[in-house]
Amino acid sequence: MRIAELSRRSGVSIPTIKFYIREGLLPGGERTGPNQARYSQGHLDRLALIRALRDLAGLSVSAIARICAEIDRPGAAVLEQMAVVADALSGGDAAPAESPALEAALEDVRSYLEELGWKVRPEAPALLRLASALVTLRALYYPEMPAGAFAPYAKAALEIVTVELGERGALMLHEPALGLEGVVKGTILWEPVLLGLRRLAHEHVLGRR
Amino acid sequence: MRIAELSRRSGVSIPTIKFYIREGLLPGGERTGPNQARYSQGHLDRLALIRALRDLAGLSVSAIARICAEIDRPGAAVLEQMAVVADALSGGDAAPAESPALEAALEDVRSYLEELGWKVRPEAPALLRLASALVTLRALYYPEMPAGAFAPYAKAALEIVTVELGERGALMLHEPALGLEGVVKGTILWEPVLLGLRRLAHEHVLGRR
DNA sequence: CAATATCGGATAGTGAGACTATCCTTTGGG
DNA sequence: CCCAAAGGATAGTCTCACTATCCGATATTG
Repeated sequence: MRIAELSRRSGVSIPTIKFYIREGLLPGGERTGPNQARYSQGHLDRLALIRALRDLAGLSVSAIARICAEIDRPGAAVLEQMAVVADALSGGDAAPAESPALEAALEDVRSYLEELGWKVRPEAPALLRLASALVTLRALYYPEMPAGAFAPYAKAALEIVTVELGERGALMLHEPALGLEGVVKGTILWEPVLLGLRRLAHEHVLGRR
Repeated sequence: MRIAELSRRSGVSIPTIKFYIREGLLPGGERTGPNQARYSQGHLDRLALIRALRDLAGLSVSAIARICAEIDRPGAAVLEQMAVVADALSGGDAAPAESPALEAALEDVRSYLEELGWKVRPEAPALLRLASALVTLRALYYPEMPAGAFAPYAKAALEIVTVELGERGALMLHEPALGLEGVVKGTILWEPVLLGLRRLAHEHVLGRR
């Protein structure tokens, strides 16, 4: 198909499609001439993924570009790719923002995870996010709040992940053939579901009083 | 204290403080003259809350303004206030975006929750978010995906909320005296904790293979 | 086969959002 | 008394995510 049809079928305007190609979110079409190109089902799928990452997960265009570049990279270690994706998800370009309080919180989070027996990369950006969450919580509640306050959430997270990762290491509902793309979907697309259900559960439980 | 000290102690620049006052996130200082005002600990606390809502939860200034207005409203039914807050959290100004697929998903989500026995407002914005998540999931996986696929997340959410809401209906770590502000903190500030731990759990479990 | 619509690519412009800088008049404390 | 600092108003800046316009080249159609 040509760009007009791609636009019509995906619901994304032509200028925006061109913009996504320029920014590297979408590969260019297969060239059929010096200034003609043909687009395929793959482009439609990619556009759906892009819209999902933007509208549902709220990712920035540059974060999506990083993820797509990794998806398009042919043979690479999946764990390594997952790390790149995870970093992009957490706003990978966020400054380390050196501060004593953050350093202390980071150390507390790390040792709490070690206590749990979780093995994660020491430089995982999610650690930094958790640490800065702890800093904020300490500022708003009380300064000595221990990382152990995370316990109920850690328990729930582990339960969810145990269900998500089935027998063969596939993310929930993900066909292994999809590879990294499946991991991205599995990681990101279910986040709004989890958060939305938590909010509704709040409403439900509070309403019952 | 005067504005310079408020700025120094909160780490927020003076122009930004003025901006927050203009936008209604922060009440003005107590007037001591035609062009002099005094600020208190309450202003410091509010600034900390604003930074938390912005930096941790990623809320827009206008959403924070809506929440702060509700916090400052004196005597109002807490459940009603919670609804306002919940709406602001979910980008309350998001268009309903009429579409057959969304309508169908919304209906599926509603009946699934009824099946679960959860009682929530039919117009809760979290419902709309869940429905649009379902639309996206159906587009990316398979079109017949049932709302029942939410089950593991619903179970986990209910477990978490049961722990969060203690004996007396207080959100975790929240002193009842704090009222709505406590609800806001309890709802929002723990979201990054839950998401971060889920990502780390993914990394941990996948890494063990 | 010529006219007209579309194409791909490059460049520049737009609008929202969140600050940030300047200006001006009015205090307030040493 | 005097000058740094305060408060308020207005306008400017920067980033982000698009969007609009141009251009020469191609494809389609009457």
